[in-house]
Amino acid sequence: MDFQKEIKAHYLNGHEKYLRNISIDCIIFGFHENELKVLLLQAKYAGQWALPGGFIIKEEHMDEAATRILKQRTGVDNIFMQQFHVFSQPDRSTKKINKQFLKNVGITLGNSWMFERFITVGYTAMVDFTKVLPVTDSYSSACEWFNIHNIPPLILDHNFILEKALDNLRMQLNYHPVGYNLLPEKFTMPDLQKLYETILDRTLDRRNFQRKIVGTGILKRLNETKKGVAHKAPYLYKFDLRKYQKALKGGMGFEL
Amino acid sequence: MDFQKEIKAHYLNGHEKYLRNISIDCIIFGFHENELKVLLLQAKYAGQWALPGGFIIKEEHMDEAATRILKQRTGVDNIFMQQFHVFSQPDRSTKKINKQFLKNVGITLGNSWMFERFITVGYTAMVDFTKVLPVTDSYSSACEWFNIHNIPPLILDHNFILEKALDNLRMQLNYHPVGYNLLPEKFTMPDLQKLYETILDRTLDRRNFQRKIVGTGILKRLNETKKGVAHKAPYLYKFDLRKYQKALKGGMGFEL
DNA sequence: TTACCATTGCGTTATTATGACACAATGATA
DNA sequence: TATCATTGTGTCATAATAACGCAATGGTAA
Repeated sequence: MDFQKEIKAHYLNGHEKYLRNISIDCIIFGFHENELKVLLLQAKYAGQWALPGGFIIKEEHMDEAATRILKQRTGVDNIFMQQFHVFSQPDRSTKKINKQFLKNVGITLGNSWMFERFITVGYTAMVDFTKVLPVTDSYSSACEWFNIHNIPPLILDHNFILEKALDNLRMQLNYHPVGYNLLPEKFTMPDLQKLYETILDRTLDRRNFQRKIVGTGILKRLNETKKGVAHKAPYLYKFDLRKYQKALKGGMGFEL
Repeated sequence: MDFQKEIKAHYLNGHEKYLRNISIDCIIFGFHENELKVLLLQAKYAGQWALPGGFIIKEEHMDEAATRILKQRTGVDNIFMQQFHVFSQPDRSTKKINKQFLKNVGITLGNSWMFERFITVGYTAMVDFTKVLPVTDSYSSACEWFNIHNIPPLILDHNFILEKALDNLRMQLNYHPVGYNLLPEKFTMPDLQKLYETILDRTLDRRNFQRKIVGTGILKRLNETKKGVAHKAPYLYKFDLRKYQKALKGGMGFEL
């Protein structure tokens, strides 16, 4: 069977292609129906869910590796990813998991670079939920969005990594704009506020929120209103990409 | 010669002890005579200066590795170190440098794990300049403090890493207290202000600075004044360690 | 057709944080 | 004993923030 061959080759010779002892795990955030979501994979023959992860090719920048891994494993393309933390518990051994996996697949191996200890670099990204059609690669049997408040037990320390990624996201919220990759092109002020409230996990004053966000100048209000709502129709907004990018780099000193 | 033997063993068998393709570089900040300083090493047989660096033992947490490396290479002990960024340019090849080094030492080697590509994790720490007596290990011929504004050309991308560490330090300054490890136990308000001014590279209003710092509650004023000054003697302060630690974790929303 | 009502847009006010500056007190030095 | 650089404390105008008011909108239900 082709799959078996592929796996065996990866375990036997992968170290000729990839750097050793170091891996990447991706935390992909999405926003849909007022819920913050994360993209998870279910590894074949394992049952447990995991963050999309992979390895760094020997000639590749780590950032490139992160985007490549994301593309390969979930089909999500053209995403700006950012490293946020390195996880290096010595007991985060993949050996047990890999042995079990191989057993389930029906492969016996004495030794492999995959049995060694891995240090992993956490990367985060935000994507437009509506534009993502999760696909699975040959290593996964499922790829799904999970509500941040309803995460299943993950392999290794992936639950911990996810928590850290959330902390990081909340920290960044005060100094960098959020939303360009999480919301559709046109959105309303309540949409944007819901996004912030969901990430911060608390309510914000509607009027003060608007004043501050508008004050940063990252928004452009359109001469359109949302249609088909059973009350006063809110304006639609777009991000002013120039100012948005500027705020991403320079920060915007901004207290919610 | 013993040194040659040691080096050869490291190049031939180091990969049995250490993780591959991954290293650590330490940026050690100190403060003395109103200057922000960094600890640098001069590698033997190389001439060029470098950040103190090393590798991760297979059973070791990366944070432990960082403190161990610092202790081994500079004699500085008991320091809280923090990762701040991973550097992964594919062209940061140590091969050339290592080949040259071995040549100078008088060793010829065909292959070594040390010739491979390394991704490096940057760690920062702050130490009490007065309590540090830099020592050199067998790999270094010198260990010295350099003024941040007068850094020599360093090996590889170490100048770049140092710049990033400085950026990181300045960023953190607004949300985390600084000084506990950089100043002696007792210090004056002007001392602390000078530290902040040096890091931020700009002047601050004396009175506003005092108001804000005192406002955070991380200081305890002693019933002592500084002796032997040719003008009004300033009070001495200590850090309130409990509140200091709390501010380290929780942040303190604070604008200079 | 019309009253209803959840929601929006735009505003006010009180409170707090910040930046810029004034002035008297200190204590070694001349 | 006068000098003077420096410190401790305080004031004031301005900006930022939190809390809240009210009329306008536009589909829904009577």
